[in-house]
Amino acid sequence: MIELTELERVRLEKLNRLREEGMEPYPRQANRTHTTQEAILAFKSKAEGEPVEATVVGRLRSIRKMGKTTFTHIEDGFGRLQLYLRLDDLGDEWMALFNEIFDLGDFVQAQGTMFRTRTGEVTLHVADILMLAKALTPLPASKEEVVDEKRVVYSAFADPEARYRQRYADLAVNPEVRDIFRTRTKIVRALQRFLDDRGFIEVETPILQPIYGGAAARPFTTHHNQLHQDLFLRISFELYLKRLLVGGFERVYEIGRDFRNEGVSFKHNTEFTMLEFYMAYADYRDVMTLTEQMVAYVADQVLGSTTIQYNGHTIDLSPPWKRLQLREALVDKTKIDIAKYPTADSLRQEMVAQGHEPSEQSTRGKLIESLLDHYLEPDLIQPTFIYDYPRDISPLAKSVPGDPHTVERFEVFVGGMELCNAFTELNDPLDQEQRFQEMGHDYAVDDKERHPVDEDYLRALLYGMPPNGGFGMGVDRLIMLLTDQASIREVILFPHLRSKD
RNA sequence: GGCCCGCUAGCUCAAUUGGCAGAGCAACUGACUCUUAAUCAGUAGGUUAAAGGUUCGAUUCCUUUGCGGGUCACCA
Repeated sequence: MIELTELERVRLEKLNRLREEGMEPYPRQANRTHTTQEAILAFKSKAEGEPVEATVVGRLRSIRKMGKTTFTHIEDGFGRLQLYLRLDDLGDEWMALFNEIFDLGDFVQAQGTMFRTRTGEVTLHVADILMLAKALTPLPASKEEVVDEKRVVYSAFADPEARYRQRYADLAVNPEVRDIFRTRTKIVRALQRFLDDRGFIEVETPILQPIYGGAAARPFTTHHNQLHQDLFLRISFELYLKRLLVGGFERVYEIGRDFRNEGVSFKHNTEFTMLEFYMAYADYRDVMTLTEQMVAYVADQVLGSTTIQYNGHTIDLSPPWKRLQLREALVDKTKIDIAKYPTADSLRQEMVAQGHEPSEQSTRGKLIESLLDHYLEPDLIQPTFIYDYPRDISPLAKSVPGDPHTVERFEVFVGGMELCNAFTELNDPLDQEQRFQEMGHDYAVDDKERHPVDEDYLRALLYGMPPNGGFGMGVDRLIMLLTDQASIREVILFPHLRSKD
């Protein structure tokens, strides 16, 4: 049995008293005629004086006892409604029962007539009220008032750890948190609508994969008992979605969960939502155009504007977005022209000469990526395409014609954060096999240190894959941007936390 | 994983140089028949995250551990 606090024991006694009075604290049915909003609208749409009867349900969020009358607010999934209880209407016994047994947080059902109070608030004059579900644990206390139509909250439930661990309580007392997740759903729907309208079909590919790939990350490992097979939780959908292009689908996308066994931060959660799409007969420039249209469309559909506020910045998402070649952007910012340094050693020497401290083991591509991360990313507030990336960190992207070190790849940065990653997909099976080898992949699957080659993916390419542009986006990060949240944990309902014990 | 910061009543927060652990809300008792952060009077509520150390005395100083936040690193 859960150990109860003193406050909870008080409520448990009330629950027992309710049963003694012959009332079930957890009845199996409610009988609602109006939501809170419907009741208010029904009253407002009738001529003043014409009676509107309603039975509403919801959770008690405020109680103001005044002796022989009591005012409370209930909250349902649509809004709030004030209830007015009077001794004259309910009688001594019921009035006492309500005052003594009903607490903040309880779910109730109230039946009565709508009216307007002297202060103008549309209110239910209660004839009958009953318990729908007794709350034994009090909700985290907070008080609020409405000043100039705005909700002002006092002593809000704010401790991030408690809020994430008990998200149910967070949602119950912080309506703006509920709003974030309503917006989240709208954003995902808008992404789907945008792609659906352009002939993409949404598909579902395996989460449990015998070989993981498509991204640079360590996977979670699991095991299928009957098949005696190790499996990995996917780190990307890429290799499966591109198999579908081999199969004849021209435009596919998937929105789903990826799992990466890496560090967590304000923009990384161990499991996160990814959107990937693949578009036959398109290249990365076509994908850039589609990307800026898609993000602007979603912002407009969800927020009614393509201008957003994020982290104190005003960000304009309307197309076209700035397009900067990675090499030029780096020359501009660091005075280092990566084209002049085709090897890791020469580039590292130049970085040292310019006062940087590159790590010793890095490949050329990783050195360039570190320059990007440190000198470009933090300042890229307005949406920007950075394009043409080092080949050695982009094993699935097609080379830029005439430039063996560079591939047709772009990333999008907004608000100082990477949002998207896309490229002209490599569809040459022999080149692809060579890239896998260069990346340190190996045909020996039992070597834990090396990523095994996905031979089946190569087999698919041998059948022929149409030229295509592919795209990946961190959906949680898009939601951060559109809801102005500084942490990914604020846009994921149940972010991963370490266990308490 | 490194470094920095935090953890005090159900919630939000105080506590002087190391000197009796406090407030508001919530709870409980009472008053109050149009209130809305209702108001007024009173009561109760604590292993100060945990363990250890220094000290006459530790919420405060030190060590270790746990959890969280930030930051850096890692992230073919």
